[in-house]
Amino acid sequence: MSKQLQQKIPSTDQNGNSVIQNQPHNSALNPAGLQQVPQFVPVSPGGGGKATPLSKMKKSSSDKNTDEYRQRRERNNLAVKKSRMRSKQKAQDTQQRVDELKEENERLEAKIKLLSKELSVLKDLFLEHAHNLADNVQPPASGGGPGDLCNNNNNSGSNSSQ
Amino acid sequence: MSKQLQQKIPSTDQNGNSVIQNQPHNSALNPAGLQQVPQFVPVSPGGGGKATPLSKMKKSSSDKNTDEYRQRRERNNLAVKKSRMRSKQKAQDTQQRVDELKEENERLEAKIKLLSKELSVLKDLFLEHAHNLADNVQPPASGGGPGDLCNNNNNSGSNSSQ
DNA sequence: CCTTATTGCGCAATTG
DNA sequence: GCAATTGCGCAATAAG
Repeated sequence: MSKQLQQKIPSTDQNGNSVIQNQPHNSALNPAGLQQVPQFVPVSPGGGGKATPLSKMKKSSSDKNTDEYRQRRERNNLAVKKSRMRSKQKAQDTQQRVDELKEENERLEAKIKLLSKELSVLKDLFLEHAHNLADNVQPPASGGGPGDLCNNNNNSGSNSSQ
Repeated sequence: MSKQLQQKIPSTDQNGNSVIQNQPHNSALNPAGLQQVPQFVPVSPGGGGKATPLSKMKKSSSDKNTDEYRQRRERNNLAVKKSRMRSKQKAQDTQQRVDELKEENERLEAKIKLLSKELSVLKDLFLEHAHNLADNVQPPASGGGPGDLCNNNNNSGSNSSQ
């Protein structure tokens, strides 16, 4: 997202040069009657050209207080406001997402715990059954797989560790 | 943290009143030779001496271009920068957290899948074994709990769904 | 009461 | 050329 070589520029000067803002556009301004600067604008030196004189100089030097200028400013201010609103909203959404994910995480962990427990119970039953068989009957060389089953605890034993 | 009742205030006016900034402190300013305002300060309001009229008027109304003022501004600017930096960092961290949580979520889900599969396998084996027993020997009214076991599938059957 | 931290806002430069 | 971003400073307020 953009670079930020603004600092690099030595002309770090965009201070309160605006000086004024007047203009009929705005509404409630200067509640305390602040001192306004008497627009010191070199009234159209060139010839009153307004927007982009094809080959003339810059549009007179009326960079300020021009209707054009004010309009652009206002538009930009609006855009800025919009952008900031979005940015803020995005941050908020992200935070919310974190919360949601945390919640889901807890749910998942709970489920894992449950499954692990179930597995453990089942295995115990297996063992118990095997013992019962050994006590009551003689193992007829069962080519089953109980031995494999007992080793089937991949990670159910080391629960909640990872 | 804080509220934001700034909008509520009708005096939505903190426009470019700064007008100037001069002061020897700063370096490159006014590249285009802007008009400076001759501090037009309402010298000492009507009746009320406010800040330190007792001893002397000191800076009294010299709100601008005062050394004091500039210093405070600079300090605030610094604070603002710091605050914004922090804010940005926090947002970044939050985003990172989202990523981490997402990753962990995936891990957990994978684990759930695995456990579910294991459970399923074990249960199948159980069933198979039970069938074998039924086929080869007559059930001697074993006071076990196999019946309960077969119904033990709480949610392992609905695997990978949630 | 003073200092720092936050926040909204406008400006200007840059980016897309 | 215009809207969107971004860095920055200012002023009002909140927080300490």
